[in-house]
Amino acid sequence: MKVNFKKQNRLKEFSKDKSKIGLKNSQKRTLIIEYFLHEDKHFSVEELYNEIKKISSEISYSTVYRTLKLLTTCGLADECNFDDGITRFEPVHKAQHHDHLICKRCGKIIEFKNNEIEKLQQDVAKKYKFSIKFHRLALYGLCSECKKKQRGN
Amino acid sequence: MKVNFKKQNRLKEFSKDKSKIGLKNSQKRTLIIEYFLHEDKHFSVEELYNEIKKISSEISYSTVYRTLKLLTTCGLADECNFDDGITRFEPVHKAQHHDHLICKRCGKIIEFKNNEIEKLQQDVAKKYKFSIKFHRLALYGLCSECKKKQRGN
DNA sequence: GTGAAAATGAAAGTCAATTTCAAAAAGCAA
DNA sequence: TTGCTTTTTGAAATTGACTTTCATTTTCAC
Ligand SMILES: [Mn+2]
Ligand SMILES: [Mn+2]
Ligand SMILES: [Zn+2]
Ligand SMILES: [Zn+2]
Repeated sequence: MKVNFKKQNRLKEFSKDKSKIGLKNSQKRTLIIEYFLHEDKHFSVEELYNEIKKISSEISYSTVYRTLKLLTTCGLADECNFDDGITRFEPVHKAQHHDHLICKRCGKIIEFKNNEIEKLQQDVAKKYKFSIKFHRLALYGLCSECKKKQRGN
Repeated sequence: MKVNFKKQNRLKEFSKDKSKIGLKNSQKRTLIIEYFLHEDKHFSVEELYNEIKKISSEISYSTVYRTLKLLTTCGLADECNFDDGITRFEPVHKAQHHDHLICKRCGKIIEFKNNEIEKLQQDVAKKYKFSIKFHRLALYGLCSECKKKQRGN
């Protein structure tokens, strides 16, 4: 595998994390983390496991699972739910919080950030004297490509 | 159980539904539907099952489950996911679509509708040439009452 | 190297959701 | 009402994603 070394700083960040107290440097975990951060996609455990198996047949589902959970604990990954019963993980990149458009036909995931929406959410919260800790906004439908294909049917 | 007969029109609506072709009029299903529509809450199968058991010990979890799924198919109920791994069902009432504030401490669910947010979602979709079929917006945090209690700790 | 502690993999366990299937209920027609 | 067919029901089994267990392997400080 080719590792994007621009992402290596993320690993260093991980190494410095307080959660790392008591952790050892395992080759397998490092490989999983590098691959995950480099690909920068929305991976289910299964998907990441299958991709990594291609480049290294020596890694188990359990290890991939535990590594993704660990990254989540350390704040380097986020769990996503897209209403299909599968938990996906995405790297937390510097480009902060964002929400998602999910194509129900091809599965494509588009990220977006809309500050006006975020602001209006706060207005809603204020109205109900509610403190928002986090939120989930997902827009489901058809991406542009799938719309074209649909018309062709 | 006291049935709110103002809601009976909903049942008639159900009876007319095309999906009802081939369905028989079962007393148990009717009881479940009446209770569900009358209470107008966000029920998990387990919760609805437990409440109905109190008034009629003769109904099984399976039947409650199947009835809620049937209502969903008929468009009289919606499934909700509030990030706790439990599917909840809510009646689809005339007061159309809405989104939710969910208190992570006491579980309270507040419904809200914000047309500006809905509008901005369409703007986002347009930007990506995406057709939104439906969306989910959930704001998680602390309700006003729980905020007070938290300070008291 | 040696030993303690952490990581790993395979298998087992968990739990909500879903399906199976034999028995009961509904409903139609004689 | 009775007989017959279809739908509904309940208990139990199954599914599937996720999570934990535990014996073995790896890491790493000494
Ligand atoms: Mn994302
Ligand atoms: Mn609601
Ligand atoms: Zn698509
Ligand atoms: Zn609360």
